[in-house]
Amino acid sequence: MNYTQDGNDILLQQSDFNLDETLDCGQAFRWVKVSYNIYKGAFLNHPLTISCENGSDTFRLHNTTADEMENVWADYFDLSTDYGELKKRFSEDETLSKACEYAGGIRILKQDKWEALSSFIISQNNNIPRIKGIIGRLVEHYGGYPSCADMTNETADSLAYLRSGFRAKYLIDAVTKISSGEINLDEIAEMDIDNARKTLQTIKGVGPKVAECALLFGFYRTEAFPKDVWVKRVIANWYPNGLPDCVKGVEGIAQQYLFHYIRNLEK
DNA sequence: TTCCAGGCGTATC
DNA sequence: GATACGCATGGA
Repeated sequence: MNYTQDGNDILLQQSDFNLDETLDCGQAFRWVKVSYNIYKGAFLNHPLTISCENGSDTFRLHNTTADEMENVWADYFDLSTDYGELKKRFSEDETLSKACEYAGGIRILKQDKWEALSSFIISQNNNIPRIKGIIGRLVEHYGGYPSCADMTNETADSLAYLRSGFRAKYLIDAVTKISSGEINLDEIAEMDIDNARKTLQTIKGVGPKVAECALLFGFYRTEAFPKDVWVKRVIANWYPNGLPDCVKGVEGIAQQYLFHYIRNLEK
């Protein structure tokens, strides 16, 4: 990791990183593009404005300390993973090679467990602009993304302002099971992947797809492979006989390049 | 207007 | 285990 202090900001030198491709590729829903190459968002209670210096590999993390860079953002932006090396691995496969070439600046964000789980509960049978709308109303209501504990007194009715439809009752079930201790997200983080999947899916509204997304984006289980309608098209088009060996162990990362690629291919 | 969206619960076989 | 259908809402 290569960064310097510049006044109140941190200047980060980072390859394989593009703000649009990472912050607006459907893995996280509350980064707001405030203008060209400038995004505003947060991890837990750490707000951040991040900008890219005219399309270069230099990023400005506004009003950030070296301490926060080391302890929060290095992890969140997954800076210890060599995405250049991953893309080299993926380039063995023709389709993945194209996907990586199309958007080589994708990184997987290591998000908060609860935020990822609740966000992807909201995401089901929904489109990305509307998911952002619902989460935006939640964040505005709470003045930041609410913790599970913050939501213990909510009911499906009290969440009506979200206009999240049938998903509100699923959020309530997740809050209930987690706040009662029936489900412990920290314990899930320690489980083998199949037990983690099974445990998450005891929450109403959490099926195979939402569980995979929570595990990939909230627990950084890179072997998790979410199959939404877009990735199902990817599989039908290019991988009817299964995924190539070069993605083994990092299926989820490959999936994100493919997801972004096919969505933009069909526009 | 109709179709669809980072799916899942439920009923039925 | 597989398949069919309803579900809230609003973007395109």
